[in-house]
Amino acid sequence: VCESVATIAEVAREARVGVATVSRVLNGSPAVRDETRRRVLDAISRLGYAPNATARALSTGRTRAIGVLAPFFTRPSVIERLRGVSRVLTRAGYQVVLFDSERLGALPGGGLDGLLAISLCPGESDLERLAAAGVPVVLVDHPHDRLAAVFTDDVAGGRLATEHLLALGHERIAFVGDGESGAGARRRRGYERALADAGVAHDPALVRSSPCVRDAAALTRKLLGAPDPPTGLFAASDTLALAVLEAAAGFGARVPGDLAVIGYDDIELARYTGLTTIAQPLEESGAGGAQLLLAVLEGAPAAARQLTVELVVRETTGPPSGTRGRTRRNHRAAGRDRRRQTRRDGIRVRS
Amino acid sequence: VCESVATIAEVAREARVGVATVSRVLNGSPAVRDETRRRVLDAISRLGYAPNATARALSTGRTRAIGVLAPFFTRPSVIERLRGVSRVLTRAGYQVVLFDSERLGALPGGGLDGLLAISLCPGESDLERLAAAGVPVVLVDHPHDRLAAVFTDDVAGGRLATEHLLALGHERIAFVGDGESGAGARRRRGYERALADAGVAHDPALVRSSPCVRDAAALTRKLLGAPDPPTGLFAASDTLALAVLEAAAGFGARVPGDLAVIGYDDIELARYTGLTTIAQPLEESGAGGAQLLLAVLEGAPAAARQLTVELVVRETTGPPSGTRGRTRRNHRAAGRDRRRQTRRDGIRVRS
DNA sequence: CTGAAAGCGCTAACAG
DNA sequence: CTGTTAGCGCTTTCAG
Repeated sequence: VCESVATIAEVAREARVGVATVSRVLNGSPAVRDETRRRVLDAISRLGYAPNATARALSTGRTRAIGVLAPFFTRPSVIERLRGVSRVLTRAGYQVVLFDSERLGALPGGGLDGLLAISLCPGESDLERLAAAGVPVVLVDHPHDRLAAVFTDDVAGGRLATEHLLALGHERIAFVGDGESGAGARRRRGYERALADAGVAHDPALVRSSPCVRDAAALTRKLLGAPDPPTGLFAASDTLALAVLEAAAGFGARVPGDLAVIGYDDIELARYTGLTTIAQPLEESGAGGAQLLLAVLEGAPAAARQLTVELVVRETTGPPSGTRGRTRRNHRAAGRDRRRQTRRDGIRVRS
Repeated sequence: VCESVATIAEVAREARVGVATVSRVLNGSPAVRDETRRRVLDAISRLGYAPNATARALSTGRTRAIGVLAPFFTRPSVIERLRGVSRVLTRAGYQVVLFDSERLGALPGGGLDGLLAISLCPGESDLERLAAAGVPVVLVDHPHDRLAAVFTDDVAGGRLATEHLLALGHERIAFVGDGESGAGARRRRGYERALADAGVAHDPALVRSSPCVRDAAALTRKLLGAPDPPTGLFAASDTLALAVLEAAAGFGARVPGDLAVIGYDDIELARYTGLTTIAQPLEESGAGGAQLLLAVLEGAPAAARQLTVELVVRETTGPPSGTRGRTRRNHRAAGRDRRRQTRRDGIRVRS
């Protein structure tokens, strides 16, 4: 037990060897005689020595720290992705340094071996900033033509959500987006395509966008108060969907009778609130991104990896109350029984 | 736009000054002639230079990085605390380095200016590990006699929760703890004292503990299936309370009629699910902890700061269904109207 | 196998 | 005001 933190030189003196030998022992070099290694190890424990990470980083040029950029404060889905990231990175001996992607400006020069950007849709200036760090970058939750990425097919997901509503017999289907983040825009495209394929007229008045979750409530009221209100609604994220649900309740609309609501992401909250949604493997996406980054750090080529989405039917979707037996299939009932099943088209339905 | 990252020496050469002058400009020293400063700044932007954080850290002995230890994966309340931490630290120019407090062992020697431990109840060995880092430590969510801390009075909170149930007319009140984390144990003590003060018999069979949230469901079923089941239940955390709610629903018990449930923490989920709970300022606790740590880093004495808790009545508590007007006050009704009011005893009731 | 010495990029005296 | 220089603690040739 000593006061000031010991240095490698002190260990060397204590063990009566050179600092290089101590360094070799520290780094597991086989080129050290057993007896010498023992002497060094003894000295280390006697002095309570621990190598200084900063000095090592300066010397090797590698910090063993990964910067994780994320909009923590707005999206719960990000937290779940972060779990995967943290697990993989920590296990590999890397530190996780958090950055709020809102303030992307203040990325430190040096000090980071790589960057993991979660749910970031980088504009041209963002790309420059990322590049300025001079380290490998991997995107999680967003495809990119120049950057390595782990992502899902948001267009397919948007289509899946919309088709679920269509299958239940809905035709007036609204879309509430999140102010055109990359993912939200792609989900909207899937929505539009599903409508087109089903031959359902696309009413622009049913497509709304709310950058901030608060506005979603107002949008919902406006939607429900219109002359020809929607009977189904697809929200570009679970957070948005939950806001819609609250607004609908406040408006006196029953869910799913008056308004069927489907979200996107399958965050934990969705499970508790019984929200029907499009699930994507959140934690896995984070873990996958971390693994990809680690691989790139080892010299692997920057690849891209796509994960799959699936429909999760819970309690907020059902046929429109005006309908009688018009639905092709009662998804609601499927959602009610607690078993998990796979439909022949590969879409999982679970409660 | 240059390929390799420039160094201070290159900037110095480019600006035709010494490295010390560049360093002075970098650190905002006033002792630099304006014209010289301009030359340096020009060279810097011409070379796209950014100082190397690692080298600076090694030289100054301060890394401007704070380690944040937290059980991220088990408690949602931690995320909200983290928001406050991140806001304060980032604004002060510090990096946030995440550590899962489960694996407390792998704290790096050096590389961190300070440690912030969230919801950690450090045992003797943990204290040694924390001390081994050789930097100031601040605890968030846990009082400590040797360490600086930001915390609330969990005993008072537990008492508050129990008194709410007592006031509603409950006498068979169960407690579900979280396997005796520090906070949970203190909340239980508050529960016991409230019962004692009210002259209500304390039945040990009503006190259960579930380290893992999953078990809470089984505990709840056992509690409800007993010969003389509780009519009220106080869970040591919202997460636990939510699990209880699910189990109660599965059991066919109506809430709050058959079982009134109150949680603790007031996480976001609680708002969505209408859970009555004891609220504590989560984000503020994180921010407060960060500020305290920053102050200690500046040489301030290690102080302690206590935040207050308050009762938030929502929809999961009410009088036992057997009762008719026996309650001293109808908290349920108070919770129903959306205004926020302060009772004369300082307990806020809001919906 | 082992030790001496040269950096890694920056800051901070210390002289001018 | 400005330049020179000596470290910060560790890794890594390069000689023994």
